[in-house]
Amino acid sequence: MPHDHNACPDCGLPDLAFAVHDHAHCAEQVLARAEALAQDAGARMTPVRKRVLEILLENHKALGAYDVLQRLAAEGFGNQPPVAYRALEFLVEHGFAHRIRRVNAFAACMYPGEDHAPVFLICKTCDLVAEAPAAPVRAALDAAAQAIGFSIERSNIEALGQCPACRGAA
Amino acid sequence: MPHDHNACPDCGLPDLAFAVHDHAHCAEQVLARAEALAQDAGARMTPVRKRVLEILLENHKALGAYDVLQRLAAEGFGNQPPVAYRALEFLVEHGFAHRIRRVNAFAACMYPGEDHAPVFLICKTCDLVAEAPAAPVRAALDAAAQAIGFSIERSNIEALGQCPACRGAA
DNA sequence: GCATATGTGTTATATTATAACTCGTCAATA
DNA sequence: TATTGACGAGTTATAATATAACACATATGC
Ligand SMILES: [Zn+2]
Ligand SMILES: [Zn+2]
Ligand SMILES: [Zn+2]
Ligand SMILES: [Zn+2]
Repeated sequence: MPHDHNACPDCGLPDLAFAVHDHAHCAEQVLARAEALAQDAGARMTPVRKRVLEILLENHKALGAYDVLQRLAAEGFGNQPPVAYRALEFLVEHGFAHRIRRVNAFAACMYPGEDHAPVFLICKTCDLVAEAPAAPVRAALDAAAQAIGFSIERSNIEALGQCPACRGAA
Repeated sequence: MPHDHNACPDCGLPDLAFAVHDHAHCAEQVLARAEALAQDAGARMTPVRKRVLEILLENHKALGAYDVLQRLAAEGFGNQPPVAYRALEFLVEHGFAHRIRRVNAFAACMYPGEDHAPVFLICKTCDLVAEAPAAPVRAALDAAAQAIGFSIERSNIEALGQCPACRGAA
């Protein structure tokens, strides 16, 4: 296997957003794992929180807080910004979602519980966001920081460009 | 020399924001280089634009657009957001400043004209932002993207943490 | 059950960013 | 010389993103 993530052992599907895959399965697995992790951590995966994660998991795009809010409101949850922001904050804090600063948006984490520091590849054409294995990038970044005595606490590594499919179409 | 940037040949000072250095000299050199590059490119370094760059160059911190605007307004320039945003946009487009998305702010580029894709190290304690050499990080990122057929157009690599000085103090 | 912590919903407001129109300057043209 | 067109700067207005602070309910731990 050419990756270091937990691809689904059942189906062996590729684990990257850009690849064609059975996304329903993909989403279901991630949601289940997140719920289990929340339980283990004593964190409460309440209805709003779970629903927000489900919404993010609908596809591999990043959603703005207000997009999420609109969905929540339509489903009878609160319709004010804090409702969405708080749920998103919870998901990010617990590693169930990532914040993609380049586009002021949030995406479900596809590898919850794996303590990864991912790179995000954002297709500017189809808006898909892939969370790519980043160990070598992180290592290089850590080395650069260490060389000047800087200690990194959090980092974000994001790239904008075109995914294989969209590049092929152009 | 342990770096791949144009340190000043006159003074041989370290080229990183966190190091103690003659910053007046540092800023003056960068400003001069930027003005020369603008001229070469047929771009007009107008009074507002130059002033914004000078303001960013006052220290190695990143400034928000509204911080810049406040300074401009106090000096008799326009006092509406587009005045600041347009000057900042010009500087970023021409490689004279960088946008640091993690903190919604802008910092002068310390290596204008060098076609670098830097890493930003942001000290959460003193707010200083260092623009570190990033060739290895970029290489790792390019490799990760290439592995899945993604073509990168722009990327941002930012890390939040503590600089050597602030870490020493804690 | 009771006390407490936590989560949700609300109002209000802060912060960041852009659209669209106007005017002045300057330089190339007719 | 008058005209035009490009550009930059200033303005008004508004959009988009994000948080503070309070009221109330519900879950949790005792
Ligand atoms: Zn999927
Ligand atoms: Zn695409
Ligand atoms: Zn300096
Ligand atoms: Zn510091």
